[in-house]
Amino acid sequence: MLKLTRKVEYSLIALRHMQGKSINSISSTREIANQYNIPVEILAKTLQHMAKVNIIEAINGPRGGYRIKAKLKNINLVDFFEKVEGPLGLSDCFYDTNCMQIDHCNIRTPIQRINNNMINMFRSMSVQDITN
Amino acid sequence: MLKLTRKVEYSLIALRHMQGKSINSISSTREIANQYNIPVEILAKTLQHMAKVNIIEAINGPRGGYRIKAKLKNINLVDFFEKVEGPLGLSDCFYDTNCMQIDHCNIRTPIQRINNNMINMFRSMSVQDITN
DNA sequence: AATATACCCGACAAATTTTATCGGATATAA
DNA sequence: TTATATCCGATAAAATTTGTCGGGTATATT
Repeated sequence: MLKLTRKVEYSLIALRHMQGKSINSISSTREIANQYNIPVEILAKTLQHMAKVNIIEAINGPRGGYRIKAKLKNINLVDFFEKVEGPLGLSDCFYDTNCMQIDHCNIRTPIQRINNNMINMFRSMSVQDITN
Repeated sequence: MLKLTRKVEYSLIALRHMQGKSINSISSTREIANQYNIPVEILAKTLQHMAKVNIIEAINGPRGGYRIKAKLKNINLVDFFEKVEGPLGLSDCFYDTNCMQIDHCNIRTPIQRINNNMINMFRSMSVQDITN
């Protein structure tokens, strides 16, 4: 419960890895996967996805790979989580409507309060706070 | 990602239901399940568990059921989540040791910082903040 | 131009976690 | 005695997460 997914973790590991290198330096999937013991294929997917949402940039061909494209300082953790994993919330009912309890639920409002606290907390941190 | 489990939600729904009734009044599993559209057997398990960890108290026999036993004001959300669901953390590696990355991981410390923020946030709220 | 390397991507499969079901037990009010 | 309620382990189904496979495209290098 309340855990990050590996996809998010792998993304952060990769970003931190890239940020540790000189600007414009390129990191390949294989390089990162080997160094951090991550299954290559999974990491590949993860990086492709990050490229698609413009957090990183892909360079094709031999000696290709990825490098950071976005300003990590300007991406807060809510934006990041949602770009990588989709909508965020303690319960589905905050972004999805087909909950059996929806009409009788007696905790929706209080949980939403907590949810807001959590969201605010994550919004107050940037990706850079992690990758630095 | 970052969602509560139904077990926790059902527990909170039940507690709020009980708290809305006069003190010492008893609620049966069936009553709660019907009112909130929760599968009876699941809710049964959930309530049994809450009874085992002394949050509520079971009364056997016909006209039996449960009533609140603990001071909900004194149970913060971290304690509650851990009593109901087990150990809490953004990553398993904060309470479990067999992570493939453990030796190479470059984000463990920063994630732990966020984890602490989250824990502190939940610790600052009591169950009563939800059930009231 | 050929080749080798690296990204791209959909479909699928395995593993894990969460959610739900079943069967039979014990306790007790009426 | 009976009916109603909790108790509880075992198991099954569903959903989600994690990982695999196969064939594609782009490009630096030779």
